[in-house]
Amino acid sequence: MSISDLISSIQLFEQLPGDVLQKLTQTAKLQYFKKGTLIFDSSRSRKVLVYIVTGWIKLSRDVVDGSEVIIDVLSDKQCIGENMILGNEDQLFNAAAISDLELLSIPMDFLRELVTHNHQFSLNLLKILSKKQQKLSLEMEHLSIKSATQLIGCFLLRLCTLKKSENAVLRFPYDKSLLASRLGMRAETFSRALAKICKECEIKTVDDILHIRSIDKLVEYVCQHCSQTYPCKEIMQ
Amino acid sequence: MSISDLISSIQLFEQLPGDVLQKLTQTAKLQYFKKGTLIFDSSRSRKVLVYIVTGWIKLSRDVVDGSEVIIDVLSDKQCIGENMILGNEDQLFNAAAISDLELLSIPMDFLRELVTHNHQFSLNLLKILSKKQQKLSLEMEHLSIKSATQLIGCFLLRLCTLKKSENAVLRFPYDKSLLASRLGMRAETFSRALAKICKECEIKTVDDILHIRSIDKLVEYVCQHCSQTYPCKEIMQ
DNA sequence: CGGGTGTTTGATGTCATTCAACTTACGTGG
DNA sequence: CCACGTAAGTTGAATGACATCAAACACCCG
Repeated sequence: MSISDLISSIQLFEQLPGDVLQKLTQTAKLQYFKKGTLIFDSSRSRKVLVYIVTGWIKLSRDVVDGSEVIIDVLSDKQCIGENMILGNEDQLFNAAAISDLELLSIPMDFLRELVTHNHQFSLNLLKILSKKQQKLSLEMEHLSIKSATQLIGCFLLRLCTLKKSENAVLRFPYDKSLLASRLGMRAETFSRALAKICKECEIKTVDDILHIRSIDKLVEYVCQHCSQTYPCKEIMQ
Repeated sequence: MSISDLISSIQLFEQLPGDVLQKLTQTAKLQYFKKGTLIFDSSRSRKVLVYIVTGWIKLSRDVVDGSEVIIDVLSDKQCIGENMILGNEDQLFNAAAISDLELLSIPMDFLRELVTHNHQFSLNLLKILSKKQQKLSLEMEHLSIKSATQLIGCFLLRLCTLKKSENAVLRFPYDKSLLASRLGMRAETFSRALAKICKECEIKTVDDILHIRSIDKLVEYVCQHCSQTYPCKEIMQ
């Protein structure tokens, strides 16, 4: 797929005039990263917007005490840094490849310029930011009312709707330990909680492959403690 | 203060042309609510944007199991519902007055129309959404790495920077029990955690008045487990 | 004065973290 | 090809944090 094709397929750039798309195509760079490499650290997080073509990226922030917090884990067709285009000065973050990765990198300066002059682009951006905010807000709710076991179940449910797999066979898209931090818990807690939900909801696991027999049981176990009802209308991802 | 003056003082409407401001003035309604009354429920949360002139509002969502989650507690000069203007379909919420309240209510339809035609307005909205997202993202981080005691301390610190009170005497702006839910904990936990942080950081309390002797101690206790450093550059509020 | 609400306190239970030991899988170098 | 080291994952026991349930208290307002 050419850069030009990629650019036109990105939601953020929908309905933009041809000359803008062309300039974007010229400015964007296709890049490749090996699993485990750093894409950028916080000092550069304001400089580029990244669009993931294929692969997985983890976003994290450094904590004063020396540890790190996982903010998000993203994959195909998602953008990183939209909220850096306007207004965001402080909230920096690191991005690292957790799988082999193909991405499009677009200088933030160009987009800052674009948003002030192109109304359509600002509308696209607004739509995406609104959606992200929804997602964040729901995740916060989850953190405060769901147990570790339910958080994992909720993740599995979203994985189901994402893959739309009928038979409900799926696999963890990345390391369990990373998923644990993503969900705000320790790896040990994750391990135990996963075992628990598997037992309670008729799920079989072999390594990182999951066999969900009854989505209903999972929904019943997970979605009681939530303001949304399954399936969560693609709010996630 | 007249509606016209209010409208021009709102950040969301900065630098808008005179005729737009005038239409806004005609469309907006000044309303008053008594403490404890419902401003709108989730079915109406997509219909109006609310600007708080004076008072406190709590936003909440209903949970499937019958309980409610507090999403946010807001006061003077803040808007509610910006992310309903574009894109947000599902994530509804209730708003209730937790103090006597004076607010400006603006029909969402008007703003949806405005954002598609007025570029400046879309830029204003973008700035505000970016900031809100920052705030949310930071709060999520807090929920996953801070203890109940630290969450309270963090709230107190933000209260300090907000009031800019030199002597560090301040009072809880609303009920402790509400603040507890806002921070995602039980009232009992809040009470114990507050006692703990007071003991550890030389804070005296009389009813809802707080005497903070040493901000430094508080910062040391709270801000180790955070990606931001004090003072958090007005990210909060 | 009496009843409601908000707050505190105590006893107890549940859940998650911590620390440690151990297994498994994978890759490297001898 | 095997020995070894490393990292991820699991498991157990002990600790700590928060929730829960129950009771008591303070305060305000009718």
